[in-house]
Order: sequence, then C-alpha cells, then structure tokens
Amino acid sequence: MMKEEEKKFSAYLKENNLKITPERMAVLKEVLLSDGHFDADQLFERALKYSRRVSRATIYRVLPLLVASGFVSETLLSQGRVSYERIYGSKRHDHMICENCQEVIEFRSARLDELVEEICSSQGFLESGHRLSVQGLCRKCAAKMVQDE
Amino acid sequence: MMKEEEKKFSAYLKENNLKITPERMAVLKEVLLSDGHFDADQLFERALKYSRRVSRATIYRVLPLLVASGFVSETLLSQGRVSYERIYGSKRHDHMICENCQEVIEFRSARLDELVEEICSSQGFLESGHRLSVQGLCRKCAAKMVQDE
DNA sequence: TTGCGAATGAGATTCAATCTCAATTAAAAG
DNA sequence: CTTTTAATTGAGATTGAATCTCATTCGCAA
Repeated sequence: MMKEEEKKFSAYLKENNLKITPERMAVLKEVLLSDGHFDADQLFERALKYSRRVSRATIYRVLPLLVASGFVSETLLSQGRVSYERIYGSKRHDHMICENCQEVIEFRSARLDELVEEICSSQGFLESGHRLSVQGLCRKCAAKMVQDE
Repeated sequence: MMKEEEKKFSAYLKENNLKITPERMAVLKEVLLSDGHFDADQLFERALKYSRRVSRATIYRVLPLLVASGFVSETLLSQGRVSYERIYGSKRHDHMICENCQEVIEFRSARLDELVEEICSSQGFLESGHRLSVQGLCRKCAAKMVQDE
C-alpha cells in the first residue's frame, strides 16, 4: 500500500515525464521522516543509514524535484550551504534567528501573511510565497546581555 | 577633507583596534559608489578599475567589517554566491523577486516593519533587523502568463 | 521480453570563499 | 623623525558545497 505522499510525488514525476525510481522514492522517504532543517549532506548521511544507498549526486538531483513538487522549500538560513525544510504536511511559518546562540524560532502570523499579500496586490505582483527571517536576540540571550553589562 | 562616511568607518575601525588602511578605505569608497546589489567579485572588479588595487582576499576580509559597521547588508538573493547591498544612506526595504524574469523590485512598508517588531516583542525576541523576500510574478510576467493560456 | 532513452554512481571539476605565510605597513612610543 | 611591533596585505594554495561527466544500469512503453 502506497502512502499519500508517495502517490503525490509519483504523480508529479509522471506529469513531468520523469521516472519513478527507488532512489527518488528513498530520498522522499527520508525527507518525510526529517524534522526541522537539513542540508543536502545531512540528507545523504541519513539516506545512507536508513534507506537504500543513494549517491550524493542523486540527492542533489532529487532536491530540486522535491522543491518543485511542494514537499520541501529552501530556507537559506545558514552560511555557505543551502538549507532545506520539509513543508508538506506542516504549516507555513517564518523564522527568528538568534545572533548569539543561533537558535531558530519558528513563528506564524496570519496578519503578516495578509499584509504581504496586500502589499503585493497593490503593486500588481502575483505572490506565490514569501520568506521572512528576523535577526536579533532570543529571550535568553537578550537577558544574558543585559546581565553582563 | 574627509567625508562623513569615511569618518564613520574610521571611527569603527579605531573602536575595534583595527588599522585604517588605504585598502579598506578603497573598498568603502567603491561600496559607496555602488548602486543596488553586488557580490564580492563585482566589488573586486570595480575596485580594480576605479580605486587602488585591492586583492580578492582583502575584499572578502573587508566586507564583514562593512556589514558590522552598518554600511552594507547581506541580501542572499541569489544562488551560490552571497549578495550584498549598500544600506548606509538608503532606506530599509524588502524585495520581490519575479520567478520568471528575475527582476528585483524593492518596496517599503512601515506597517510591515511595525508588525514584525510587534510579533518579536510578544515573544521576547529582541529584533535587530529582518529580511523579507517575496517570490512570484511581476506585473508584466503575470500578464504574459495569462495571455499565453 | 526487448529496446531505448532516462537515471544513477563514482569520481572529476568548478568556483566562491577561506586560509597560509612571507613581505609590507600603520601607528604608538621614544 | 626613527624605531619597534603587531596588524594587514597579496599571491597562491586549499577547502568544500555543488555540479558535471560518462560509462553503466534500469524504468517502462511497446
């Protein structure tokens, strides 16, 4: 019995005349099991451990497909490497990143989404999505900073 | 006579026990002349042409100083390379990026800035800045898409 | 079952970014 | 103005994520 997600990805592949391969399905499986943020290399390590052996090249080739089919999005948080996040089955959200301890805090705001939408339509821009990241200090680090003075 | 910007950067360097060198000043000068977005390599080319010869290594070493001193910010729009933008002397703004023609549209919204600030303080997060990028289709491309169907 | 074009893996390659280290230089002290 | 010292610089080497190459394998339509 095939899971809903696998069906959806298979359908995406078919639509685009791409083949349904065990490697592609293994990458999807690992992504669905993943929680939070990951990069290509972490995905590679995990796939090695828990699924069928998949080469690094394939990981890099499948990731764009998962982005295009809506399972994953690039988050581009970190320095140097591209970071991804599973979005299928989870709610859209934005990030706060603590400049001191690097903690990533997820948050959601319907008002914000509406406002962005509003700004876009006032300019004739057709939004397909947005990404907001806030830099600053998390509650803990902010408190610590005050203390240290 | 030294320009205000040069004074400010010199002061920043002094405060941090860094030396005021012709190379650092040349990079600052190029950044101030720059308009819009640029990456390290473009800055290198420009500095070669218009200012004192500065090595690539120095460009990469000075950019973080310019970020720390508030002249420049990372915008991370593009793929692969880190993109920068002069912020000193210009208003803070966000970006819309057309997925079709790659055009970058700058926009500003005080309401948005306030809302972000509000969300942060409700979570005890001390904001130092934020970055919003909206993906979608610009007016022109959106119109073209409709036409092509 | 076969045939063919697509997909894969291993390793080479690319290229932005960082690092190394000898030579140079800013700038504080005399 | 010199001396002294530690920071800075440049050239080239190095790193490492991402992409590419190409011989081999494999999905899948006929």
